[in-house]
Amino acid sequence: MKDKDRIHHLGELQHAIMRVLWAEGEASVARVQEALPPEDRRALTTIATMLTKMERKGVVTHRSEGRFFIYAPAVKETDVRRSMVEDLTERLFDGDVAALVSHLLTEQEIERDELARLQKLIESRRKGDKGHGRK
Amino acid sequence: MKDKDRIHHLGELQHAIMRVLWAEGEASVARVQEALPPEDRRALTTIATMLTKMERKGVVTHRSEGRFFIYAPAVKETDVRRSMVEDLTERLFDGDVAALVSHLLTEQEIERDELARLQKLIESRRKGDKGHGRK
DNA sequence: AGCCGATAACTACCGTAGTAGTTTTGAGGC
DNA sequence: GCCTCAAAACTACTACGGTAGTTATCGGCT
Repeated sequence: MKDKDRIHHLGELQHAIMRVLWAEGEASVARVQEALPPEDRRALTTIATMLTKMERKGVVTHRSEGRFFIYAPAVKETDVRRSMVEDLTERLFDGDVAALVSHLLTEQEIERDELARLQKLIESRRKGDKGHGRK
Repeated sequence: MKDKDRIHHLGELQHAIMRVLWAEGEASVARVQEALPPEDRRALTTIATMLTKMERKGVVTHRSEGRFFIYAPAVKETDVRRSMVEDLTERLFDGDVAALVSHLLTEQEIERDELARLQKLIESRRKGDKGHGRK
């Protein structure tokens, strides 16, 4: 359970790469490089090295197509999200999810209409809590 | 602005140490060690080394009292929180705070009564948005 | 004054993210 | 069949968090 957690510990570049892979489904090294946002642009070899390391860690896989590799994500975006958010919640708010939400509401900027949307979300969450009722 | 961000990039142990410092106001190395939660307990020298590195990075300061050092936080907890939450929001949700809240609401567990509390919070946020209206 | 023990300083690792150059290799074109 | 060139593999380094032993130091006690 601890190992699984660690797998989702992605650095900045690794995460940027994953985002490409999640968006594209699969991609060659070159494709990854050109799909990266400009600020994350790196040398081809850097991307390749990173992908190798990421494969060793188990977050991506690859298959050979002719002379080059096609990489694909081996972990789901939602899993990474959940794991990272959980981690932060634990470290910053002692695992108190509501405290984090509260922080977001008071310390961060949210659009007026977004608030309305969230309110509706909470509403539906309060009644009929089914669907996500695992555990 | 990029440097400032990096300062708030605390590792697990560093963060645990900061939490002690924030709670106590200031503390000697030994005091930090004994105030750490059991799961973060480390050798005295480890804490000392960490504090040295943290001082070099600017997140803590120290003064000498007799033969030992008293460390104090040099950054505010709220700043670290905001910075880390912002970072996560950026990386996971493209900076969309509402998307993160939405994620928390749907993917994470929140107590029934917490929901009510949050709803009230949003309510007051929607009207009278002053107070936090910087930028 | 000198010793003792606590404390700071120094040193030395490991692991991982990030960065990229250099070398090898293999498939396609000539 | 060989050459070329791109892609993979290999190598090398920096930085930093984490971990802690070893050494130097300094203040208090006898």
